[in-house]
Amino acid sequence: MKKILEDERLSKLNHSCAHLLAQAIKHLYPDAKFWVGPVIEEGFYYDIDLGDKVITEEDIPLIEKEMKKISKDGKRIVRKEISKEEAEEMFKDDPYKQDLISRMNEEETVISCYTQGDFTDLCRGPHVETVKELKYFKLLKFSGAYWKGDAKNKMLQRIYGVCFDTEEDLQECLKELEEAAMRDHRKIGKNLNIFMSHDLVGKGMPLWLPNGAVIRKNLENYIYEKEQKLGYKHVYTPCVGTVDLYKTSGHWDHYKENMFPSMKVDEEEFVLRPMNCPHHMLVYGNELHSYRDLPIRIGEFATDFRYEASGAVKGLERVRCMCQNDAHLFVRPDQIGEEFKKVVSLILDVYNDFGLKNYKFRLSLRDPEDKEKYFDDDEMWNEAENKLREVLNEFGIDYYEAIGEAAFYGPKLDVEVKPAVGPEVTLSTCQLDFLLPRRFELSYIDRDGNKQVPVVLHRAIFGTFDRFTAFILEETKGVLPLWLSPTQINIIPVNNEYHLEYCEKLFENLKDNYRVELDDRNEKLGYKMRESVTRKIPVTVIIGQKEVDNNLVSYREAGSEETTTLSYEKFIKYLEDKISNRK
RNA sequence: GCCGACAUAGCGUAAUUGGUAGCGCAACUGACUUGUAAUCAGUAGGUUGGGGGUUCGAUUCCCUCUGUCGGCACCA
Repeated sequence: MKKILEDERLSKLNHSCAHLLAQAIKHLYPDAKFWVGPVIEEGFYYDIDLGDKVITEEDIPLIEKEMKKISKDGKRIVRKEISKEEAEEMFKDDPYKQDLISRMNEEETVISCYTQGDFTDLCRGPHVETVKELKYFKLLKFSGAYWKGDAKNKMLQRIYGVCFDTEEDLQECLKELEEAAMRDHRKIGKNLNIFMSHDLVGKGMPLWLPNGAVIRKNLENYIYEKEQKLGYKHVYTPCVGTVDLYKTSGHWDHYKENMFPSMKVDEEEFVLRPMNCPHHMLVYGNELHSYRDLPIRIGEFATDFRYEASGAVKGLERVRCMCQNDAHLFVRPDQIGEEFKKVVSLILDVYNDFGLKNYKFRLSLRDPEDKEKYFDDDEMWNEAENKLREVLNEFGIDYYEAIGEAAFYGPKLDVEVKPAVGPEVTLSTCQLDFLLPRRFELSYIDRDGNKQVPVVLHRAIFGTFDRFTAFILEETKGVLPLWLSPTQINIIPVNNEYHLEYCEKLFENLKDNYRVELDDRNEKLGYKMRESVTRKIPVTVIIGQKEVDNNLVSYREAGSEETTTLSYEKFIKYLEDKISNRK
């Protein structure tokens, strides 16, 4: 995919195309008012106030047609620099432009507008020379979007599009979008029977089918082993907690709207837990700790419930019932750096095992202006944020900083990935927390016999098993590595009469150590092969006369059309190599 | 939650201005005994997402609920 934002020419082209869209809209709907039309990674969009007119599917081709017409006229795009007064006068009937102009500072910014034929828009540019250059574009989608991105504001209509210099580039882009939709985990999950959902269970409540359960169990075993080796102690804690528990942690104040409503049982109020920190705080507080005992690492594969907005739920990626690969690390202040480093190492190690490359580290910081979300203690925040920066720099990790993305109790390092469809999501996270240990009055006894408050690192490597599974399905297009695949080996006899017996023996030998199937149906080899391929089974074994006579195993790997023939011993070695290398 | 679209058999889909639902795959039965992506024939399978309304008559029009999809907002 061509990176539009990073390409100067494509950025100009797409931004100019946004103006072309606006001009066409103005021709078709003269009352239209325009907010902003920026370039984005996937192309461009424009936010438009069309009054009572609602854009529908049928309008899009009409708008495109008008855009083509304007483009053919080939008007020049002319830049003019104007004073703030001129701008105010020019757009005096446009409340949206007035809003933009009112926030402009003449000393700092040159105010400019661009005119193409009968259309003038306030814009800092730059643009292409003439509208003639805007030939190969497509409007992709449309939807509502809140003015200024604030849900309290009016909803405008947003139209997305993309523009290129050649028809080939445009077609390639459209093809890539199509392919992305094909590897959507919701599609793969349905085709391969990974998970299902049902109205009677509820929105955002996926049911993991046997195939999905195999994947999840293997992920659990994998990360459990890693964590055990790193000194984590795993626990099981309840999926409910009292409202008082969450009042103590502070989550009730911040997130009660996003929890399932509380339920009264006898005289107590319970909620389905949305996260596990409070439970783990109490586990830590269950005994007295010496400074020598720290770090103490408490892990859990914990099922949580969050009342996610109805418009937010998506397949396994954003759900109302999820299982976190959670852990809380209780450390002394002098251990923060080292422990944080270990978490980052684990993340890198795991991503390497899965062959993941498309991810970004985000350092999520507080917004100092947001006094409502973040507790007010500048010193604590600065110390925490600098600590994370320090380690990241020392590690030489490439990251970007994001203001206002921190948790209410502290800054965090997030790993962001881009799903096949939709905006980026967080997979792994590691959060530094000075607050919750205080709220739960946790302590350890230091060298001098004094009580000290530990610092907590919240971390999840997979994030949730749900989201990680979604991502791994999309990254692999459903062709999972042998160790993760629900069915690992599918055995097909060429002829049931002559080769089935040999296949049955092979099946018996493999079945205790591998997830293996034997396809003994009376169907043609081609038919069974096709099914094996579409089911994305990693290893399909074909047994015919040649194999029976010479005591051999022939197999074909998913994604390959080549057949390899080996002795049974070498075949086992091949399987073991693949599994131990997680290929 | 907001804006918009959609919901037909297990899956993928069709049905002209409203006239009681077709097809392919899968399933089942039988024949075929197969060397790397679909053998042939037959059988069965639908309160057209739920509820309500308009109409002589609704998959089709209207209302409502639920779910799904594309975005926005949210995301401990």
